[in-house]
Amino acid sequence: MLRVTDDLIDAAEHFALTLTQYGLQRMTARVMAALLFTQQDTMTAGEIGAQLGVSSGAMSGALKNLTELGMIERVPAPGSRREHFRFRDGAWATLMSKQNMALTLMTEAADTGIEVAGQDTLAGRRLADMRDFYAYMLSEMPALIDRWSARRTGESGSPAREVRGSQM
Amino acid sequence: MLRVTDDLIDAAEHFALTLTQYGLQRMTARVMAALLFTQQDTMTAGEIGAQLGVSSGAMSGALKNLTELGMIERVPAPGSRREHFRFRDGAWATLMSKQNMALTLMTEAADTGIEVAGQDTLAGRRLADMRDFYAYMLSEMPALIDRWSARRTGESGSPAREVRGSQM
DNA sequence: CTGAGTTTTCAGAGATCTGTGAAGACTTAG
DNA sequence: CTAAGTCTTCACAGATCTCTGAAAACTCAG
Repeated sequence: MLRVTDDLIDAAEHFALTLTQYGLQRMTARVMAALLFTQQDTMTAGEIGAQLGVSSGAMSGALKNLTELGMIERVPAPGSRREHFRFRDGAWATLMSKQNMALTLMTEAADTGIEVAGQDTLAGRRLADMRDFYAYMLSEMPALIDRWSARRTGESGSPAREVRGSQM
Repeated sequence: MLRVTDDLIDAAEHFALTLTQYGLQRMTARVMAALLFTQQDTMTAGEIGAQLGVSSGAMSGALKNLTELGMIERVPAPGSRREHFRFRDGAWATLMSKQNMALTLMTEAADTGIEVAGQDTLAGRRLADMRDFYAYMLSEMPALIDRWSARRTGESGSPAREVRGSQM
């Protein structure tokens, strides 16, 4: 029954493929999936590269991306020159927060349009609709995510790993 | 001061460029922006194509996309063989709802992973975190959007255009 | 029913994106 | 301080995506 590992890798690759269709780059998605589905706490760039069968150059870029996105973190490796990476606690909430920046951009784009078009024109009203919607989402989303974070750290469920600060 | 139109087109193109960075295809984004920023109620495929300087083939694909997405709609053109398109009322809420399908996919992917990995393993716990987060978002988002729709149709603000049914 | 006007489809050219592999930079054990 | 191990950068090749242009299909006005 050691095939469990292979099945997991398959599931990870399948998941990565799905993510790809939602805008994430292929390599970034695959690396993220690998770190999400692994049974180890951390993985080195070499391990991931070997598992995915890709070059070190590709790894470097993907790991940088994911780190900047706040999805993974570098873990100091004692007595080893290799860098260890692991999925960050609270990564999903962080990701969702990042995506909220899109809401800001949409709101700003609408405002710009209204200025140019004039408030009381066809385009102006259409853009005002857009602005109102995104302003609403922008005002509600952070609270929604905060409620999640609060509930999560609040419940004394399975403290599998201590919750590290700096959620955002 | 007829340059207003040109400025609007510039603003539209700039907005389209932004959308592109968030996963939308270039042509689709440009067409959507054109219909969003126009001072007319509707535009024909020909008008959009001329404004953007692209072929009819490209238009066809983009318009099909946007229609399926629920962002725009075909408007029956009386006494003309040309199809007229316009931005749909409530398009933004519809778009956001569509994006929620991604939440479902994430939840399902996590469930699959947990099954394969086993609940009480490192990967299993990591995936359970993911599943819980997306299940939470999935349970809250529809209500959030509904609240918006209710508020919007409820307020007797500027009934610029009658609200057409079939929001989703 | 006919045919002009319009939309859709599709093969191929061109543009864009992505990963490789090797060179150089960096880091730290010894 | 040195050198072996590891990471990062980058030019280029291959893969992929996107738009064009023309041909086919469709749709109505007459």
